[in-house]
Amino acid sequence: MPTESSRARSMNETRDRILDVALDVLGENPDAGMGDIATAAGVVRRTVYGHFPSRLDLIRTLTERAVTEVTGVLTEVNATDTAADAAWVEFIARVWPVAHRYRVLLALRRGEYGEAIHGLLGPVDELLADLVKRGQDSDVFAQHLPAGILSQVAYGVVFALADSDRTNGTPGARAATITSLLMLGVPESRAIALVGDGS
Amino acid sequence: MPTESSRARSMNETRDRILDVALDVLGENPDAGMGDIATAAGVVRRTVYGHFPSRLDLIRTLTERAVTEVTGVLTEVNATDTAADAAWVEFIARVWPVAHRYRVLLALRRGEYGEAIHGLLGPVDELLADLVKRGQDSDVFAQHLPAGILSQVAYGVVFALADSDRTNGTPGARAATITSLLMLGVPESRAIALVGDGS
DNA sequence: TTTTCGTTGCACACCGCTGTGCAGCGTAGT
DNA sequence: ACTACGCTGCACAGCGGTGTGCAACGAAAA
Repeated sequence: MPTESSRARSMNETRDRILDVALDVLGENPDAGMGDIATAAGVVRRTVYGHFPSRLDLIRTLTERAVTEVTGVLTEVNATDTAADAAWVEFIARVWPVAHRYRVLLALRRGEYGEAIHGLLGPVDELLADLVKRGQDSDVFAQHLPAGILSQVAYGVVFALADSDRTNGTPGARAATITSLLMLGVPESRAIALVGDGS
Repeated sequence: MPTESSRARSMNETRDRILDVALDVLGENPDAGMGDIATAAGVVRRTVYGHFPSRLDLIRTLTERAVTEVTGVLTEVNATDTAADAAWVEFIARVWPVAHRYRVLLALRRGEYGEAIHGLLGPVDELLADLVKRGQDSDVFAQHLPAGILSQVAYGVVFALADSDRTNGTPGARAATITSLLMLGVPESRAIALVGDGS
C-alpha cells in the first residue's frame, strides 16, 4: 500500500517546493543558478543536488510536468466534436494559467537545454498541429502557413502575451485569445463572438 | 578630406568583418563567446578585444547598426500618406532581410544585455507603435490590444518567422507578412490583396 | 536507545568565459 | 633605414556556476 512514512512525506514536500519555487525563480530569470533556486526554496544548494543530480534533471522534471498538464487539456479539448476554432478558444482558456506558470520553458528552448526540452515537448507540438490541421481542413483556419508552423507561432504568441502579463497587466487572456484567433485566420467578428463580447 | 590610409582601411575591414561574422555566429548561437567570433572571423581573440573593449561594446555596436537600418526604413515608410496596412506591408518587405540578419538581437533581449539592447531599440519601438496607432485610429487595424503591445507582438512574429526561415525554409516573407496583417486585424481578403496573390 | 537518513555547512576541483599584459612580428607610413 | 602600429600568441587573474565529498546535526524509525 502507498502509505508514506513521515520522512518520505516531508521529503516529497521539499522536493515539490523546490520544483514550484524553481518555476517562479526561473520564470523571473531563466539564467538563475541552482543556488538562487535553493535559497528561494529555503534550502541549501547541496540539498537541491540531493533531489536532482544535475540542473538538467531539474529542467527535465519541470518540462515533464508541463507536458503532462498541457497534453491533458489538449487531448480533452481535441476529443470534442466542436468546431476547431471553438476548441482552440477552450484550449487557450484552460491552458492560460498553465502557460503562465511554465512560461520559462519557452525562454529555455533556446540555448543549452533547448534540445532536451524540445524533445519532451514533441507530443504537445503534435497535438497542437493536429488541432490546427483540423481547422484548416474544415476551412475554419487559414492556410497561409503549414499547420506545424502556424500552430507553433500561434501558441508562441499566447505564451508571449502570458509572459508580458507579468510585467504589464494590460492584455489578459481574452486579448491573447483574440490575437491568436486572428492569426489563425478567423475573422474578427467570429473571434469576438467566440470569446464573448466582454460583457 | 576623409582619405583613409591603407592601414586605416585594413583596420576598418577587419573591424567590419568581425561585426559581420559576429552577426552570423551569434545568430547561430546567441551564447557564442568572443573566442568563437574571433575564430570565425579569422582573427585571434585578443584582436577582437582590440576593437571592442568588452563583449557589451560589440553587442551595442551591432544593435546600433540595426537601429540605424530599421529606423531608416521605418521613417521613410511612415512618412508616406498611404494607408497604415499598406505601409506595414511595405515596411515588412523592406525590413525582412534586415530582420533576418539581426534576428539574434531578439534572442539577446532576454538576459544580461537585455537592458542595453532594449534602451537602444527604444526609437524603433516608438516608430512601430506610431504606425500601428495610426492604423488603429483609422480603423484599419483592430484594437483588441494597445498599440504598444500589438506592434511588439506583430513584429515579434515577423522576426520569429524570419528566424525559422533559417532552419525551415518554408514560410518566407509573404507568409510572414500575411500572418502579421491578420493579427493586426486586417481581414484575410484584404491582406492577400495587399501582398499580391502570389502570381 | 540505537540506527537511519534527510539536511546542513563547509570544503574542493573543474570548467568556460571575460578581460588584461606583454613581447614579438610584419608591414605600411615617414 | 627607422618608426608606428595592428595583429599575434601566450600567459595570467578573476569570476561565477556546476557538481562532489564529507563530517556533523537532528529528528523520525527500528
